[in-house]
This record gives sequence, structure tokens and C-alpha cells, in this order.
Amino acid sequence: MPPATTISERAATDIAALASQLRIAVARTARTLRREAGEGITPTLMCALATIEHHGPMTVGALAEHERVTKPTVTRTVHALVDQGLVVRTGDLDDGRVAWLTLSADGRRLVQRVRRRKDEYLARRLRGLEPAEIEALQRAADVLARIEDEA
Amino acid sequence: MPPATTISERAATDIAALASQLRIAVARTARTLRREAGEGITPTLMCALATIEHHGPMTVGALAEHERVTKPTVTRTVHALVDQGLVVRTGDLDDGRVAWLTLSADGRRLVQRVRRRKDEYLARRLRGLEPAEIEALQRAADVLARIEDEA
DNA sequence: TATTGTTATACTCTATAACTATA
DNA sequence: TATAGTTATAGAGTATAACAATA
Repeated sequence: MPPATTISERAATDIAALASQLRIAVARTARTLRREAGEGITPTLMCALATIEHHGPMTVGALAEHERVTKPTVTRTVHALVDQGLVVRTGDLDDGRVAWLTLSADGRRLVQRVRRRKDEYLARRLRGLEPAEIEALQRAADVLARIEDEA
Repeated sequence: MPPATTISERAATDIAALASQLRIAVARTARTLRREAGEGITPTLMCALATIEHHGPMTVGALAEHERVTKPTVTRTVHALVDQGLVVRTGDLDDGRVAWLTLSADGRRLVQRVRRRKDEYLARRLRGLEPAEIEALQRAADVLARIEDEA
């Protein structure tokens, strides 16, 4: 007979093991998805574009914070996006230090096209799963989104 | 009363929505975790190290295939790991073209230390979730690992 | 002085093309 | 000829440090 364990000890063990498995699974899945963007746009540019689309007009600093990169990195990213006509950069009228970023019509179309493409790729991989597995993934997506928002 | 839908139509809609949410959640979680490696080692080197530890002795080509990068990239990565004394590179005795990669004792210790660190970080984020949420994440980790293996 | 953003510089990761050595 | 791996080269992403402009 195994030694008795309290509920909290059991839970702690389960969580540690889960953390390890989840970390590996998430890293590998993300890596695969990053390679599915296509459209000739890089993952970094695509991420920035998607963030601006989701948030609406943002400053350079806000984008840096959201993407968790430094401001010089965002400056570079935005430069590339503006060069490609995907983002419009406008100076703030009241505060001369601030620059506002918005999507151009081309940028908006591109975001939607790439998003559809990635979703279709992942959806192909999900087809054929059991309904219970689908539901588990749905709940997991919700939970992961929530704990990231709390970060 | 809404129009009748077949089970497969319902499933297709659910899967498309799930794919989208899951993609975003996975990308964000992976990004956060990548920044938690610490120990002065980069995510790429750490990934290679973890793969070699998991698989046991591997050739350069096998590592490239597993990490889904090109062989020149692996050559570079391995060079860095050998320089840091984390990996040992040995020529095959029968086939002079082949190089075998294994972890050094330092490499093995580092993998374990970093792994523990990341797991603890994620585990902190998971504590406080409902038991049902934990279970959903556990199932999701299993499913994601499985569909990645099939890729 | 503090804040917003940029420029300068350097390092890591990655790929493609061309190459060497071995089979 | 084919295969395993390397070298050469170039491009993308990132950070830190130093700076400019504005508040």
C-alpha cells in the first residue's frame, strides 16, 4: 500500500508534471504554427500587425509592451511595415513625442488572409479528434488565454 | 428555430473557431515561456540540448530533422554547445561522414536545472486553477503532443 | 528632469549555395 | 553518384547604450 498523501500533495505533484508536459507541447505546437504563416511575411511582422489590428491605434511604446520587446525593436519592425504599406504612422497632434500606428487597408486584408490560412492549417490537424478531445482543447485555450492575460 | 445542422457541420464550425483561439493562446504562452529559460542559455541552444537528452545519441542530420531546421543551422548550434562544454561530438567508427552528439555531464545538469526552472514558473501560473481546468489542460497537452508526433 | 521614440552597434538564429569527405 | 556534414554569405530579429525631441 502506497503512503497516504493529502489532496494538496497530490495536486502539487500533478501540477508539476502537467507544467512540464504542457510546456513541451505548447513550445512544439507554436513552433509548427510559426512556420505556417506563408504570404511572404515573417512571424514577427505578422504578430505586430495582428496586435495593431486587434487593439486599434497604438503608440510605439504600447506595441513594445504588448509584444514584450524593446522599443528599438518596435521601431525597426514598424519601419518594415510602413515600407511595405501595411501600417500608417501618424504623429500625435498634442504630444509631439508620440507616434500612432494603424493598419492600412492592405494591412487589414493581409491580416485576415494569413489568419484564415493558419486557422485552416490547425483545423486540418484537429479534424478526426474525439469530441471529448476537442472540448478539452477548447477549455485549455480558454484557460491559457486567461492566465496570460493575468501576467 | 435555427436551421437544422448535421453533426459534421456543427463540428466543422466549432473546430474552425477553436483553431483560431488555440493558435493565439499557444503562441502567447510559448512566447512567455521562451523568456523564462534564464541560465544565460538561449532558447535555441536549450531546445537542441533537451532534444539530445530526450533522444539519446543523435546525428547532426537527425537533430536537424527533429528541430525542423537545416543542417547548416544545426552545425552552428552544435558548435556553440560543444564550445560551452555542454555537448560532445564523436565521429562514427564505421561511417566517416557521420557525427554523433551526446550530452556532457554539464549539459545534462543544465538541462535538468533549466527544465525545473521553467516548470516551476508554469506551475506557479497553474496553481489556483479549478481541478476541471487542470484536467482540461492535461488532456490538451496529451492531444497536442500526439498531433505533433503525427506531423 | 522624465518620457517617447530613434540611431548605432553587436549578437543570435536562420536559410541557400557551394564545398569537402566519405560511401 | 549520393549522402553527411561544413563553410561562406546574407537577412531577420533582438538587445543595450547613447541620443534627440518634447513635456
